[in-house]
Amino acid sequence: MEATLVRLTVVPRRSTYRHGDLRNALIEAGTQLARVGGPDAVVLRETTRRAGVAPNAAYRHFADRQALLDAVCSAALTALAVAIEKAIARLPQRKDPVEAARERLRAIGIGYLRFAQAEPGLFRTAFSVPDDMRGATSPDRVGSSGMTAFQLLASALDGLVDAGVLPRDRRAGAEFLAWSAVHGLAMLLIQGPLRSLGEAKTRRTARRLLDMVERGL
Amino acid sequence: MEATLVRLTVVPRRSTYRHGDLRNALIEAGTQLARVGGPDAVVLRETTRRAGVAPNAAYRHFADRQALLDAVCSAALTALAVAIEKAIARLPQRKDPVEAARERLRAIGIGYLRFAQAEPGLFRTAFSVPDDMRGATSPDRVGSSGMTAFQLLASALDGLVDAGVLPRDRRAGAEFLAWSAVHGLAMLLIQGPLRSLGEAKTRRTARRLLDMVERGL
DNA sequence: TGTACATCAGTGAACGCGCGTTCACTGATGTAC
DNA sequence: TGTACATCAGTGAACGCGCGTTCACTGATGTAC
Repeated sequence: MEATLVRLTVVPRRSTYRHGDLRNALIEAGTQLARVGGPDAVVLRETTRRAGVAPNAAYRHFADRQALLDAVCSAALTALAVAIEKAIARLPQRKDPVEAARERLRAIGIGYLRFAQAEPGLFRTAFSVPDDMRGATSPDRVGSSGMTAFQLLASALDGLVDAGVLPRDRRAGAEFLAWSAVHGLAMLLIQGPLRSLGEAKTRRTARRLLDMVERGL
Repeated sequence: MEATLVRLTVVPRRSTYRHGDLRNALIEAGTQLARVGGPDAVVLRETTRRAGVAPNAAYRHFADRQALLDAVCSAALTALAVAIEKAIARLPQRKDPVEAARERLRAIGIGYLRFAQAEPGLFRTAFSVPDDMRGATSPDRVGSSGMTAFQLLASALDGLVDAGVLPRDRRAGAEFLAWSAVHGLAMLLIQGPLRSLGEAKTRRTARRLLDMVERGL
C-alpha cells in the first residue's frame, strides 16, 4: 500500500502510449536498484515498475533479464571510469614528469577505492561482469576520455615506463598486479571483514597499499 | 521426475524417525550447494531435501536461513584455513630462518589462491561473511593448527619481523595489505575479468603478485 | 495535402516456479519414579 | 528392573510472495500512395 503510493509519486504518469526512451529508462531504473542492492537487486519486474511500464514491456528492449543486467553492468563500469577520470583531473600540475606519472597511478587507485566505497552496489554490479577481458575495451564502458577504467590504468603504467620509473621488462601484466591489490582492498572494505575499519584507518590502509604497489611493481 | 530419482538414490532412506545428526548434515548439504553455486545457492529447502528431511525440520537447528548460511560460511572459512595449512606443511625444511619466514608468507598466498581457484563457490561463500573482523579469531573457523586463515597470515608476518625481514614499524596493519593483494587477484580470477587467463599466465601473475607484496611490504 | 495501412512499442492476464516460514501434529527417546 | 510420561526432533500441509516469461491484444506513429 505504502509502496504503491510512493511509486505513484515517484513515477510520473506517462501521458503518451509510447514511452519514448524506455531502453534508457530501464537501464537507469536498473542502475538505481543496483546502487541499493547490488546485482541481485536488478530484477526485471521491479525495474519495469520503476519505469512505469508493464513487466513484459522490457522484452521489447532486452532479450531477457540477463541482457538488462549486462547493460546495467556496463553503465556501472562507465561510472567507475568517470570516477577515476575525476580523480586524475583533480591532480595538481607537476613539473617533474616522474612525480606526475607516479601521482597519476595513485590517483587511479584512489578513484577506484573511492568509487567502491561511495557506490558499493554499483561497484559490485560492475564486477558481476559476464565476460572476461574482452570487455576491457568495450566502447559502452568508457568515460569521457574515451577510455575504460582498465585502459586508464594501462596508460598510467605506460606513463611510468616512459618516465623511467618502471623498468620496461616489468611492464607486461603489471595492470593485473596493481589492479588486484586495489580491487582486493575494495572488496574487503565494502562487503568483507574490513567493513567497519573506520575512516581514518581505511585512509591509512589505502595509502599504504598504494605505497606497496608503487614500491613492489 | 529425473531429479527425484537422483535424489532418492543419493539420499538413503532413513530408518529412524530421528536423524541423529541433522545439524551437521544440513551444514554438509549446504556446503555442497555452496561449492556449486556460491552463497546464493545455499537455499533452505534444497538443503533439507538433500539431507532427506522435511523443509521445516531445519528450524529445530537454525533460527532461519541466514543462520544456516552463517554456519556454512564458517565451514568454508575452516576449509580455507586447512588449505593454507596444507600449503605451509608442504614447504621444505630450511636452514636459513630468513628464507623460511619468506617462504611461509608465500605459501599462505599460494594456498589462498589455490583454494579460491579449486573451490570458487566455497571461497565466495567464505566472504559472504556476515560480520567484520570480530570473526577473525572465531574458533569455529580454525584449521587443524587451531588458527584461522587470518591468524596464520598474522603469525607469518610476525615471523618476518622476527627474522628481521620486515621492519617492526611496518608490521601493524600489514595483514590487510598482503591480504588485499591476494584477495583481489583471487576475485578477479574466479569471477572477474581474469577468468580465462589460462593456467600458465595465472601462475606467473600469482608469482609476480607475491613478489610485489614481498618487495612492497 | 489527405488518407489507408503496416509497424511495432507497450498492455493485461496468466502460467508455473521455488522460496522461507508457520501451524498443529506425531512418534521415538530417555528419565523419574 | 519395569513403566508412565515429558521432551523435543521431525512431519505434513499450507500460506503468501515475487519472480521471469509467454500469449494474444491494442493503439499511436509514420510512411506509401
